[in-house]
Amino acid sequence: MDEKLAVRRRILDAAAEAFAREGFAGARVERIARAAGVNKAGLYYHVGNKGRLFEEVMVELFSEVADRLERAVASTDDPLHRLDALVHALAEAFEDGPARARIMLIEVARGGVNVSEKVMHQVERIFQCTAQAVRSGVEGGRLLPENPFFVHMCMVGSLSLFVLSGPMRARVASLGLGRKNGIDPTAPMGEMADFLSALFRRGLAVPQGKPQ
Amino acid sequence: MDEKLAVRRRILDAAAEAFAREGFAGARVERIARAAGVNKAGLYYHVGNKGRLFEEVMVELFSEVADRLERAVASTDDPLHRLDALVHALAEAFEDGPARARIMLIEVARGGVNVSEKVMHQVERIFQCTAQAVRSGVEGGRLLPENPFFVHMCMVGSLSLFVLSGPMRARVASLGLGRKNGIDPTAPMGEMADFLSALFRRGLAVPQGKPQ
Amino acid sequence: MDEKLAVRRRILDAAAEAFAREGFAGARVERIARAAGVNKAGLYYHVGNKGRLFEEVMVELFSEVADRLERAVASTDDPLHRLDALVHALAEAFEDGPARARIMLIEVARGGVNVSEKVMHQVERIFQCTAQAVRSGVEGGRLLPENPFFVHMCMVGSLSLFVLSGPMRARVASLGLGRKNGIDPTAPMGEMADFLSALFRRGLAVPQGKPQ
Amino acid sequence: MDEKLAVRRRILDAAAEAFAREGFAGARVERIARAAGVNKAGLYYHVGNKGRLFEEVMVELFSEVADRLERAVASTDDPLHRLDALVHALAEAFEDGPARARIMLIEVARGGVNVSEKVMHQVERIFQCTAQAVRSGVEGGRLLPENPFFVHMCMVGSLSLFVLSGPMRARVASLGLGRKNGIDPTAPMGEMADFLSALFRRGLAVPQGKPQ
DNA sequence: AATGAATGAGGCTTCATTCAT
DNA sequence: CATGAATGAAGCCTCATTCAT
Repeated sequence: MDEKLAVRRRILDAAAEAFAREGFAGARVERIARAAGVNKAGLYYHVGNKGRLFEEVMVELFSEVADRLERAVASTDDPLHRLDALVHALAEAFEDGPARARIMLIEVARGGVNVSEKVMHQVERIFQCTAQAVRSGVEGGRLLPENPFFVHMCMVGSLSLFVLSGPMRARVASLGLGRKNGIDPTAPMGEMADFLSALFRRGLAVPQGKPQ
Repeated sequence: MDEKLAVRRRILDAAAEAFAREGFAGARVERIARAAGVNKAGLYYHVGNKGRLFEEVMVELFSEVADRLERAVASTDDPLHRLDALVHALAEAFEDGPARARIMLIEVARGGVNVSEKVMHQVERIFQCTAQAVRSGVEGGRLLPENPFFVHMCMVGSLSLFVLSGPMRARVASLGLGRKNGIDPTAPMGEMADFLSALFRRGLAVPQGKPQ
Repeated sequence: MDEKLAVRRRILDAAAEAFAREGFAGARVERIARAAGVNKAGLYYHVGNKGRLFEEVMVELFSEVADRLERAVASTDDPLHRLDALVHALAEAFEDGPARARIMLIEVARGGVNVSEKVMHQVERIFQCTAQAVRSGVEGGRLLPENPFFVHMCMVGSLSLFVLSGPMRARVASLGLGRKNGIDPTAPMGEMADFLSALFRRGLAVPQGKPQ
Repeated sequence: MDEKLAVRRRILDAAAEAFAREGFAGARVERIARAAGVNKAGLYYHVGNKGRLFEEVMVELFSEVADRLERAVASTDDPLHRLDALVHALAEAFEDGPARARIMLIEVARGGVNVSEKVMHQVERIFQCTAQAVRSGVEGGRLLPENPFFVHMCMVGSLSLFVLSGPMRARVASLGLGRKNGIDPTAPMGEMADFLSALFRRGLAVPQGKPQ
């Protein structure tokens, strides 16, 4: 029965990969099954139909990200450190599984039409992390009173797009466009996170007037 | 022959809408045709196959965005004004046609596998706008020496995600989650752009030491 | 109105070519029209629908062949000369328009399902040529009493297959198989006709006992 | 698993029938499937696409004929007997499966454009049978030195056309044309083979000078 | 628990044909 | 006369899903 779980694991991983690469409609059940080392019918036995498979993947991905972000928020009390921790936690989450960013964005782009309430709650957990960091900072007079939702969009959007653009950047490089134009196709995720963190620090923090 | 162009126009618009909502694989040629008021065969007569249709849509969307951004860059010499103009131009482009952001992101998420070189050149034009604004600012000592690519990711990612999240925010609202959690599902695009512009101003500008 | 006939001519020629190469079902009205330098709708105006086009081509092809064979039969009274004349007349007909042999065979192969009575009468005229040559020879004691139908099958079948096999022989040659195996892909039609004529002379003629 | 082969068998048979009657382009996958007692999708499951189906049919047909002819050649050493055996073997092959002659001719008529190398090798095997019979006869002084290729064309062309013309002859009969004109629509294949065999014997053999 | 086989539904594309201009 | 445009019908193929073994 341990084996049973392992099979499920492999199926879900293969599905995440496929959905990320091809979207829901483009992904093929057969290919997912083969990639997981099972028969097509086996996939149905272990997980259910395509919709259910997608749902499971979504819940798992979003809740994993939510877990990581909640841990980041809990790691410190300082608002600026919190933002920094959030940014780097999200960056790591995406780096550990680029499929996460892809699927999340693809599904958001579709308007969340097929997203279950279960998934919506994970989405909310994620947002709450940013919201809490910002609110506590504002209340404590450390952060400018910006809309936490905008901060969230900025953080998630920037990092997601960075991950997503990986293959395209590689293509830019192979076309020889990058060098000429200053695009560095090999820029590591960590630097992007550092940039974003610095941007938040300089752009959201209340300027420290030196006590006269 | 004016009518001919109009038909093409309607087809391309319907296609953009469909691809944005469902992705390439999920979009249905039949539905696109009907939405454009043509027969399925008529669509093939006017545009060609699904791939070509997608390609046309992509080129158009990306080049329209590139045009707007280039105009924004050309509108001023001041680096900070330029960034502000860029952010708002992009926001307007997305507001005028939300499908733009969706399709762009979906395709980037797929790794740009199906993107032609023609489209890649538009992508590059878009990036060059940000790059030029940042570089000129850095060279003139007005902006901190940050990687223009990161700035670009931040700008495009933030605004794209904001647009994309529209329907999902509406859903959050209808589930009654928004109120409780501080998400404002009705936040207008303009405010998001203002936030981003301010973030860049505070976070990228070289602090002005008062001349002694 | 002379031009009108010329257009019809070009259409019928293009159609013959197309039907020969691709069969009735495989031929494309559009391609035929373009090859004839007309619009698709123009083809309909000049000839009618695909079935009618095919019919016209068939009647023309078969009646041309019938004309040639009847002239050959009329050219001499000697049975053996007649067979020789028939064989060479048919060979020339096929050489002048290889499409003839192809279409004839393809249609015969289809069982003549779509062949009109008009065409059937041409088929009969053709057969009558061989039949008359054989019958007169048999009656005059110059030919062995073989079934004229078999002679006809032999003549038409041999020459048709020879013409048809042209492209395939070329392919055999390009695969380097011919040389090795004694197939001469460049054998001219005339030699095939000579062979057949000789075969008939030796195989059908009543042996001439030398007058004592 | 025996059933699996049986299904394949039925599909290939139905396909041979259809391709023979309507050519490659004219044959309908749906009809083939139904004739074989399978679903359209089932056909794809068992064989693959239309092209592959055609290829399989071709290889099978040609190789079966090649097998029969090789057996005929091996059955005797006498050149004239060999030719006789070849003619009758081919006649039987065509009689057992009239589709064979039809498909072979239709494909040859198309110029063998779609014929794979695999099929070409079967074609060559077939030709080699005639070639060997003729060559051995010529070398042994029993046959006149005629081009084996011409003999081959004559044998295959005659018998093929005879088979093909079956339905058309039936039509001639039903139109009442046959009686009047001496066409015997009911002539059996065997007689045609006998005729051809006799023609070869009289027309190709070296005349036996009486031993002095 | 696993799998080969089967299939209804539907997707993309092409084609012959017509019609208005 | 000529032609660009339109379209219903049909063809090929794929896919998610189920079932018997």
